Amino acid sequence: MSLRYQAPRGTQDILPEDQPYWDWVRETAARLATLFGYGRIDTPIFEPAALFIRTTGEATDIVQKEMYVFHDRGGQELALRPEGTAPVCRAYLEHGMQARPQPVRLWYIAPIFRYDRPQAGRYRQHHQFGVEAIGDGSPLLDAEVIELLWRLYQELGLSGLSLRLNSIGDRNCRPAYVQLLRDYYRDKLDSVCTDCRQRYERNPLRLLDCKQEPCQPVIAGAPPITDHLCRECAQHFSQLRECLEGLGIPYELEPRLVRGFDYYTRTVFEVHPPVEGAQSALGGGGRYDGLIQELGGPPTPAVGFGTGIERIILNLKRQEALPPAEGGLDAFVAYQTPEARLAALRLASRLRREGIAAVVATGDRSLKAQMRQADARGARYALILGQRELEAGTVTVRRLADGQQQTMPLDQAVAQLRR
RNA sequence: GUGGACGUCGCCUAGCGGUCAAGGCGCCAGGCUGUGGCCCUGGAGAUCGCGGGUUCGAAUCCCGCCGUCCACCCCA
Repeated sequence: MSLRYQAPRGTQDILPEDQPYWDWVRETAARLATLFGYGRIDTPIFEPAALFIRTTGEATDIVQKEMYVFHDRGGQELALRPEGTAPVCRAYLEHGMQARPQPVRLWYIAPIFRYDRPQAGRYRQHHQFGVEAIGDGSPLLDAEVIELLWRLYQELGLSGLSLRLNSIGDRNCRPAYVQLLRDYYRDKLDSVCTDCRQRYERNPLRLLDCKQEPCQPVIAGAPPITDHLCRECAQHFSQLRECLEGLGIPYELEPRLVRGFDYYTRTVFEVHPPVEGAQSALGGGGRYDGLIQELGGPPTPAVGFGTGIERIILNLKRQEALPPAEGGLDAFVAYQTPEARLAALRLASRLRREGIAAVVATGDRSLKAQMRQADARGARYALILGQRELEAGTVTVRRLADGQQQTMPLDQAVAQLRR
């Protein structure tokens, strides 16, 4: 098929038949966020590019090759939002939310843009549900957001998920660890992949995350970061683990887990579905105690997560989890003669005013064709207006499921459908 | 950004150098001139992703582009 226009690469139309999944995920997310005491926030689709460059990190892939950056007519450098946390933090400061009771708990569902190479479950425009709890450094909050994320997947019926957890330290202890890691790698650079040689220079923590075969023995021998946390970070981590155990949330320690944003401190986590793929993470997040300060605010600890709606739906479909059945069509109004056309239109209109989902047949087709349509549209009832009904002021109400039908006055028909 | 597979009516698929590109689903109509789901019959619907090349001749071979998918990179 050759079309003059098609949706841009990596974007998609969400058709009516998929909307029940979207509604289901969005409604569940909104309900849980509210249940956990979070308030909704919406931020602009674009922000100053510098906001993301500054917070996500100059050297990260997101900034280096995935951001949609453009200049507006006034010459401002803007970027389509490549992640959800920085804009929420910007809004926190812009609206003086330090003055609210801390922590401030916020959630969002928003489109996210990254210039990636598309694959199943990976898009250039995707949507994330995320929460941010800002203004409190307690490990209880880390546990809270993880519980919220975990609950979301549970309520949707996803099974076999694994929660992976790590701590990557903070500004006190991480630099020393990075130095240790560098020292360890220095004389092994010949035996690791070319990517890792670059990571060694640019982003040493990512060395631990390499999947190349030759690098595995080197990674296995590397010092785990959790052995080199400072006292405060180690305590935070162990308290978080106690919380998760107390909440009955199963997790796996993943000492190699690091994330692609520079702003994370201490806690990082990801949730993966049972079938592994290259881009399988359903959601992830962590603590970012330095981010607000980086944006010019006071030192303010915070923690949050983001989870991809498209990936959730992909996994719901893989696990054959069906969204709750939707309302559907109550009535299909058919008419037999052109004289009844207006009466049919008015009947459909009246039904809708009564809250009954109704459509009217169009095109003066044969009754047979109209009945076929009623069936194909999945209507519960076909309402038939013919010459006889028109003259008598009645309508024939046919229940499509079993073919039972009865001719009755209009008022009675409306009352019956209203049920 | 790197490597690979694939792209035929709305959907799924056959055809893989030589008549008007075939079938199934779906759609429309008829068989049943006031009635659906099953069945039967017919119809509409395809510049064979786009552009170029090779050839007497290309959906079929070659190249480029676009798109989808897979593995990297990275991430949701």
